[in-house]
Amino acid sequence: MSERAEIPEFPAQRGNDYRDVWAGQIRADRVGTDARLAGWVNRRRDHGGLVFIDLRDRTGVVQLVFDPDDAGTAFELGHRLRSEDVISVRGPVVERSPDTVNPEIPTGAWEVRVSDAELLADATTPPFQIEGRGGSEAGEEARLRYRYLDLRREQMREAMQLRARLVRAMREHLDGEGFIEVETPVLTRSTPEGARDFLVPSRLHRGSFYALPQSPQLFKQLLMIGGFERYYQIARCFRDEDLRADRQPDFTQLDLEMSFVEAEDVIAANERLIADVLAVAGIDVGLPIPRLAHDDAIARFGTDRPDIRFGMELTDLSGALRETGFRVFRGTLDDGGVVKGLNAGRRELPRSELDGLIAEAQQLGAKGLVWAFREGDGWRSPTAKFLTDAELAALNRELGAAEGDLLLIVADAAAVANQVLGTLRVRLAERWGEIPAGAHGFCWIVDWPLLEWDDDEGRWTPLHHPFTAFAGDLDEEDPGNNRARAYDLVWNGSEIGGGSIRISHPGEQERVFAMLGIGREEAEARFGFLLEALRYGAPPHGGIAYGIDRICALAAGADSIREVIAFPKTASGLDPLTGAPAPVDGRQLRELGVTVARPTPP
RNA sequence: GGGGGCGUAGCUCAGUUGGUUAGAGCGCCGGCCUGUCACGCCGGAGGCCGCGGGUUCGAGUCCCGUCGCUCCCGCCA
Repeated sequence: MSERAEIPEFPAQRGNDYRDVWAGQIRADRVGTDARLAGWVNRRRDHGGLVFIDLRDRTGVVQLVFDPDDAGTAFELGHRLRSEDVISVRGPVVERSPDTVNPEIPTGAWEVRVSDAELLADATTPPFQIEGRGGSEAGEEARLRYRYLDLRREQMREAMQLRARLVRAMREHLDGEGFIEVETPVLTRSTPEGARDFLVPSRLHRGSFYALPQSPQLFKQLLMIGGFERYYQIARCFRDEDLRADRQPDFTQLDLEMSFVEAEDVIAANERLIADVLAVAGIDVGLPIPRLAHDDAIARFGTDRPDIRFGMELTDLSGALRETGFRVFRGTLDDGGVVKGLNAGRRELPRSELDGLIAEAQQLGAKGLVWAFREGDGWRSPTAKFLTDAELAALNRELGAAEGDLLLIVADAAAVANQVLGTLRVRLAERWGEIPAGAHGFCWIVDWPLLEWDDDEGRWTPLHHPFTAFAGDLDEEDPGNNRARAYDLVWNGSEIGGGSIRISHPGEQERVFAMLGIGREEAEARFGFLLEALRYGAPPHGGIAYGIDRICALAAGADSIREVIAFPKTASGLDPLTGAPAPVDGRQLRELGVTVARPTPP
């Protein structure tokens, strides 16, 4: 990675006997000087009469030579050193003879001939190897149990340094555009709506609870009412929901908000921001970032976070099948469902893999999956016999099928058909290596519906949050007809940010609450402070919140945000290092006035 | 809550149809070695095959349960 070549400019230490130069700083200009270095034993190569030690510190690795002629009594220490021992050494930096240069590492043309060495701490053998490139890696559990050792690995060091650089770039960019960094409370009020809250019992007010913020949403709106005009925060957020590769119960947002802006202003400001920030990771965000209307994204890619690095778009086949007699399609269409298809390109797949695709589709909620290969004007498919020649020809035409192309078709409720084909589209592209290496696909998703019908709850719920401003006049007769002034930023199929213009008039906010089934009284009880604040003159405002963990993971090319979080939790929400969460003793609970129903021991 | 994958030496893994004493690489320990850099050579230690139960003459292997890690669905305004 790029860090390997980065020579630290800052001094290693001042007035200190442990070290006066970083390992990664050793270059030609140091030759002839006496260097003091400190760090960990990365690897030792003991030749009996001569010992080589690779010394590792945060900046890299440099070779130490323990030669009895130079090292004197320290030579014995060189023999005894083991992996991960902590040492401080002193000695002249010398140029290596040409035949002993190691071109693999930045410091490979030089070495330090040790004259003095001190063992600062000896290390027990680590449970997994820390040095070494490539090869096999320890399992997740071992890495997290000994995260402090895992963090010593080059990959983690570079990931965390990249993260620090990205966050610094965020601050620098926003500072330069007049944003004020403000911290909002971590102990705040529960406003259930959306994710589950983490609750913190109050000792001073028994029976009452703080909640950890799911986002600083309400506070940043209050900051706009407070006249700050442009605010940002690197904000820790908490959501008590199940984990995923890209979801942790505590995670970090770049949260920002602006006053006297329209959606266009926020989008423009954020395009500058994201381009500036990702430039430090060597990623070129082509501006302007293309925009996709929400409904088009769903129709073409089956998802509101499309990966636009490759084609394989979805096609609605309902029209071509309007008159079909095929029972499966007929029934779906009569029930108000859709038939959608995907041309996966020319592929020869054995029956077993096609069965695997069907199983995948069913796992995702589809009743089934039709597969077919175009053959002449018709299909090679078990389903072909149920369709007329005219229908087969029409489907081939709609799907742009060439001879031998694999066609996948789902007939189901629109939401199911889109999700299944949208997911298969990505999985197949990944499996077949159809995603161009090094490509980056950014897009804004705009023109969101304001509300969606939640069947389980039996009411309308916001797609973003209930403070999102609507476009035009509010349609209270047909809630699903309203559009939100919202925008999400999607990168390679991941949602990395989402925001909107907010409601800035109390009356409008109350009308939206009413549509959500939140009565005047309830609204007053839960969000009264916001409604009240809005009456004191709120500027038109809007903003966005980014998932910093996701941005860093994508920038680092990592599969999981755990790779860019120093101390993450496992998929079950545990921290194998500290053992959190853990029971607390009875005295603590009594002080808090909390009783806990413990599982009865067997 | 549901589905898939995995669990064998410190680490990463192999282990055939259920069949003798469970293997490899790396690491670790000891010895030799003055130019290596994934040093080399010689020798050695190291196993509750996640845990519990069952089937069987016999289980790392088959069955049931359970725990852990992981990916996905639900959930995540």
